[in-house]
Order: sequence, then structure tokens, then C-alpha cells
Amino acid sequence: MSLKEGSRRRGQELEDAILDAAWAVLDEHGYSGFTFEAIAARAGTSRPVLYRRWPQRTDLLLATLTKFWAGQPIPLPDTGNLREDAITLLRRAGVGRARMITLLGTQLMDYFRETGTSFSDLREQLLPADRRRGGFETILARAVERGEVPDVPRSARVVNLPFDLVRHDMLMTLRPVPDESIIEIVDEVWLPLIR
Amino acid sequence: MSLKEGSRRRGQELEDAILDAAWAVLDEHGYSGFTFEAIAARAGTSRPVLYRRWPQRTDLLLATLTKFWAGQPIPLPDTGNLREDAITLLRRAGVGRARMITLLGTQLMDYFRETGTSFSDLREQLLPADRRRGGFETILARAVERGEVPDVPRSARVVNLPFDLVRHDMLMTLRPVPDESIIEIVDEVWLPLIR
DNA sequence: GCCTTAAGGTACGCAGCTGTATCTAACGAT
DNA sequence: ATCGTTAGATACAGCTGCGTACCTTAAGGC
Repeated sequence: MSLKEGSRRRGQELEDAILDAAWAVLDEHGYSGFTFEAIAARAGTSRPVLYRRWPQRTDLLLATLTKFWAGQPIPLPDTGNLREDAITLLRRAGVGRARMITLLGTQLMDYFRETGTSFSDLREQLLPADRRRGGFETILARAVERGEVPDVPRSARVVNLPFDLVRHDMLMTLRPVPDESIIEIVDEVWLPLIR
Repeated sequence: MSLKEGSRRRGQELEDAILDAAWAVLDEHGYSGFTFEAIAARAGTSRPVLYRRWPQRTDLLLATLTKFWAGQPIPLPDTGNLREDAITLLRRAGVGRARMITLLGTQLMDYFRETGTSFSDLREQLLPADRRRGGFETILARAVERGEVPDVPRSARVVNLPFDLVRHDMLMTLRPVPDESIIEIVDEVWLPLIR
């Protein structure tokens, strides 16, 4: 234990430090780099400490995702204008923690292979029911309330289209989607389909 | 060498066997399982044989992709009807070798991290220029020629939309996209945008 | 048959990681 | 201060995989 302040972390403080480290390791090195060795080193602790809490790698993964994905919703914009909400939300998808969550499906292919599951399954498992609706359902519902778009039934396919396309682009390029692409998706694809 | 027939493979025959094995290993175990050890074992050869040809794992990966992706185009349907072509092509994306290619971007996240590249970069690198257009550009061009849809400029975004959405769905579920989803994408999203 | 090339086998040393056992020391509660 | 719990350190054994060296043997060409 290399901490200079002389105190050992215990309980929740230690657990938080470990999960912070785990998330950072997952982000930087993917699931193949998500090892007890790497995470313990990153957290400045020893492997038995991790094993005591999470006997399997998958346990630690789920704990990490519960904290950083399930436990912290992405804030939704509420600009009073649907197009602005959509564009803002799509921009958010490409940076920071949200970026990581957007690309999580790709980071966890080995986990899915091991467990015979998929990103959809994981989402079902970890997110509370009210969180499973995408952000686009919410901002569209608000627009309907404001009378900005007609109140007609729309398939989830159409509602979530912008986000799906942005995620796809991010997967292809591993870069944030440029603004002109975001605007293209909203203006040329999505808005024509919902208006 | 455990082959019963008593002969050693040489030259192209051996190389084909290795690349076949490499592709199978990549498909079943992803990039993290794409090891000299695993591929040599799968090919029934020894590791030094692999190292002699491909000194680095990335060399072997590129050779494998060149053979199984760049070297074998996915056949495009030509039914004489755009909707039929589209639906058939999307069905094809979910099975066999085409499925693997569709999901390749997700399988290679570790490679991209190592090399600082992306799936888009890889496609630029490996596919000849005429192959970089998606199948949807071709089937749409045919429909324009047949006079089935008007000859107006369309963004690559709109043209390739069905394929992007199917790939996204496949990533989410790791299963073939059900027919009703394919039909939804074509009928409710794509055709309205191009007609 | 001879020679060259390359396939195939094996061994070595090393690194990284896992899972676990054991011991010491710090922390918190009493 | 004492006790119980747990953090932290370390060691061990084992496995996988890498990179390479060395040797034997098979295949192909002349």
C-alpha cells in the first residue's frame, strides 16, 4: 500500500476506489485488459482484496457497470425545441462517460461470448425498467406535449433512429461523430420520418 | 504434424490451411483468442511455421482479412425489384461469412486500440476502391436505371441506412435480425426516405 | 541420388495472469 | 487496551502464450 497519508481505506471508500479503477481500466484497455492484476494495481490495492469482494471477473464487471452505467443516468437536454434536444443529446453521446457507455456493446464482446449473452441482455439485466427507454423517447414525448409534433404512434425503430446511427458511426470510426453528421442524421433522416 | 496421409503441406496449400484456421479462430474466439498458439493448433502446424510467414500477429490478421473479406465479395441480389434486393441483402448480412464481416468492427476493438485505427481505416486499407461502396449503393443504382426510383442525389447516409441499422441491431443482440425488423427498416424507414 | 528449402517438433526463458494461502498491521468498536 | 475484521503484502503453483533457437525430416528440383 503506497499511500503516503498513512491510512488504509476501508469499506465504501475502498470499494469506490476499486470500481473507479475498474471503470478506467475497462475504458482504456477493454475487457481483455480488465484483469484483477491491472485493476488492483490501478486502485493501489492487492488482488486478494478484490477477490474477497468479487470472486469472479464477471462479478467485478457487473459491479462496475452498475455503478457507472446503471447508477448514473445521462442527463437529458430540455431546450424546449425538439431539434435542439436531439442534436445536443447526440453530441453528448460522443464524449466522456457517455461515449464509453455508447460503445460498451463493442467493448464487451468477449464477455458476451463467455456468457452467451448480448448487450441487449445486459441492458435488461442492469437498467431499471424506466431507464430502458432511450433518451429519444423522452425528448420526443416532451415535444409531443409541447405540441411540436403530432401525437401519433411511432415504432421504437424510428424513435431511436438517431442514436442508433450515431452509435454505428462511432463504432466505425472510433471518433466522436462530427457535427455535420449529427445534423444530417437529425435533419435529413429523423425529422422527416417523425413529422 | 498429425496428418495421417503422411505428407507435409507446403507453399500455398499450407498457407490456405493456416488462413482458414485463422479465420475460424477469429470468428469463434475474437481477436483476444487470435493467438499464434491457437491458430497453429487449429491448422495442425507449429508456431514457427506461422512466425516464418507472419512475424507479428497483426500481419497474420491482415492476411486473414485480405483472404476472407477483401478477397471474396458478398454477392449482391439482383431480383429486378428494389425492395426485394434490399430485403435479401439484409438477410444475407446476418449469416455465415457475411455475418462475421458485418460484425468485424466489434471483433477487432483490441486491434484498433493497439494500432490507433478504426474499422473505417481498415476498410480503406484492405478493400479496393470499387469495393468500398456498400451493396446498397449498387442495388439502388440498378433501381434508378430500371426507372424504379427517381434519379436524384442522395447522401451516403440515406443510401446505406438499412445496412447500418441492421449492423447496429446485430451488435445489440448478437443474433440475426428477425425478418420483421428487416422489413420494418426497409418499408418504414428506408423506402420512405428514397421515394 | 544429392542438395536446398521449409515443415514439423521440441525446448527454453520470460511475462502476465489466476487463484489461493499465510502473515502482519491498521482500523473501528467496545 | 483488547478484540475482531479487513487491508495489504508476499509467496506459491500453475497455466497460457510469446519469441526464438535448434534439430530432424519431408518435399521438390536438378
